Amino acid sequence: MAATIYEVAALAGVSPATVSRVLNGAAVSPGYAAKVREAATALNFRPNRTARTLRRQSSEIIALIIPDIENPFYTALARGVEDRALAAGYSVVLCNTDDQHDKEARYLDIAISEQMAGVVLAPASARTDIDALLARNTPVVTVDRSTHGHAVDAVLMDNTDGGRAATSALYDEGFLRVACITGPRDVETADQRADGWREVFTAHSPRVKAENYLRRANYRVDGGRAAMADLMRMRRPPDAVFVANNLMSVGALQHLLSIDMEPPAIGLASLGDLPFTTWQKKGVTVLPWPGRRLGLTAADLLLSRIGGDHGPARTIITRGSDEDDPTG
Amino acid sequence: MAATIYEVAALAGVSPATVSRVLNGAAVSPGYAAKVREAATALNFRPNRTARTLRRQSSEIIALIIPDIENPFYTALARGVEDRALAAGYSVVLCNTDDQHDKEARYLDIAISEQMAGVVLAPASARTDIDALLARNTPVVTVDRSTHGHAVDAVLMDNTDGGRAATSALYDEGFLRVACITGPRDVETADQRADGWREVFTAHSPRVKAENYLRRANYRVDGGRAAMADLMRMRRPPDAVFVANNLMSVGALQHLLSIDMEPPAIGLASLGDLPFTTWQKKGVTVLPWPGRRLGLTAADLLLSRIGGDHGPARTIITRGSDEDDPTG
DNA sequence: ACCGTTCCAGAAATCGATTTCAGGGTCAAG
DNA sequence: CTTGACCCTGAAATCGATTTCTGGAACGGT
Repeated sequence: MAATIYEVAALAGVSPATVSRVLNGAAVSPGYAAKVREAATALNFRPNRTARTLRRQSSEIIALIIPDIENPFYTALARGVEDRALAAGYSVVLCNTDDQHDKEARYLDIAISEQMAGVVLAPASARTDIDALLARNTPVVTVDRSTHGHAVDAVLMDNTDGGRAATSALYDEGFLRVACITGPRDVETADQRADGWREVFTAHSPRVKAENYLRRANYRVDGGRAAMADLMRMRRPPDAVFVANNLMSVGALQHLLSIDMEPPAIGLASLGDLPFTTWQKKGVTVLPWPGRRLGLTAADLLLSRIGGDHGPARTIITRGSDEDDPTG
Repeated sequence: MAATIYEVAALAGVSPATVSRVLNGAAVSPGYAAKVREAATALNFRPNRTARTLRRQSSEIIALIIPDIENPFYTALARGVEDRALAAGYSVVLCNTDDQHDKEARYLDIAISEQMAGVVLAPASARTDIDALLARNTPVVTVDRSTHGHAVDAVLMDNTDGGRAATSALYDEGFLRVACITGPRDVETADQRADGWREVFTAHSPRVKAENYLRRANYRVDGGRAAMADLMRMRRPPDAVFVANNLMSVGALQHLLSIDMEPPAIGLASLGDLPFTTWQKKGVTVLPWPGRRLGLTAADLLLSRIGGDHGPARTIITRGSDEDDPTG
């Protein structure tokens, strides 16, 4: 059914080796080359990538492993990776882990045993184990989050500073007690963003125990909604809240609208754009959180590793927004 | 670096064939089996999938090819496919085509030459060519959209009826002139949804040329925004609009808010939920458009084909919402 | 005219797992 | 005791492309 290189060779009257050489640009006399190309076209020949990968010990596919495909931050990141990778001749396949270690392990295993050219990984948690990947010299770049104790390239945002800046912005607007909704325990970005918040909170309310005004949720809409509701039930509720990611901000805002307390009645600062928003009014502070840019940078780094860059592991802290393209 | 089956065999003191049998559940005496398992663990052996795929002529990966990874409808669909596929022991990789035929062709080519177990495809357009896939007997299920002239399984929504229902709902609310914003030319869902609208529109305004109140945009937020703006600039603007997908509805709503004409000042009916919405007021009619359900159904169908079901091609028109799970 | 390169093509090895095939052993029935 | 059936096991073929190795032809220099 599928034409093989042997059939092409037979039709062109040459050996399979010659066919391979023609298709890979090695030196072959023009007469044979033409014959081979003609035969390949006639048979609609497409080289079997499995065989090629087995022999070459490396495919031309990059795996992108992300925790939540339904979060527009990660899909923007995916687009960034994709744009760079396709331009460099690689294809990208996306794998969704749902923040579950077993699904993540499964996809990491696939990346290894399919001998993929490289992996861009947003780890489910710091416990993610990439030793197997490193042991086989597969280039890896972690993005958005890092893994614990691995000497591996990382492209990150300054989370602590993000938390600080967002919280400060609210105090600057005149709010007096800024709560925080952050992500799950043992997700490093969640802790760091909360750290930034805690620092500013404590400076403004030294007598109040910060943890009372800290909520942890699952980085998704429902989590933000529930956490916001929980905060508003406090005996002394906050008058503003720093929400540590885009989706939870949506949830928080949904809850505030439902109890008729829309910003700026209560202050709200979000790390990352509200996706697909129809919220036009003032009162929500948005700090850009450039997923696409992270993806572009990570892909550039990964491609340079695939290209043979064996320098020591680098950590890049990205700043700026999606609008400015990093030089690549 | 990577342990092979030969090394495991050597360590266990058996032949590679026996190692393979142990790992694949064929009959092997318990003593050897234990030795092999021990050796495999000691060497941290992971079978090379490339080699396995080459020999078996089929991998255990399902490709899901979608036109816009940033559209929550498709990510919900992806989750549906994923849930079913993972449960059945297959892994899913996601490929994003951006509605571009060249990117789509590239991924289709990969699906073939990586010998993937099956493909769930939301075609960029009816011109998408899947002959190569069919020629190699790779199971294919198209979803959301179909391809022209291929006898292939399809899981679709009733687009025409959706357009009809959404438009009727607006007239029932008392609006008098319902415009339509649909997707690009030569995308079948766009045409069908517009057909449904046209039917109802013409019944209500037999003297008006329907095409005057029809706009085509790119199925994304900016497209919806621009199309809405265009409609409002008409000498005689509509008093309501049927918007044919979720993202364009967001854009349309954004424009209406910006000119201070928020629903229900103007009627708006959307095919599909407004994603991540913070819009709480009435005045927007939403017809459920269950992406996840489509994905579940498509995966079920694909898995049955992979399992050897060679019956004639089926077309399934999905109804209902994401809440009810299809029996699978 | 002879020798040493250079160039190009084919034969064969290779990647690593699976699977067919063939043979050796065991066991039961005759 | 022999024969047949059955079960394991290992040797070897296989999947399809790439790449090394080998050798023949052509060509240039002396």
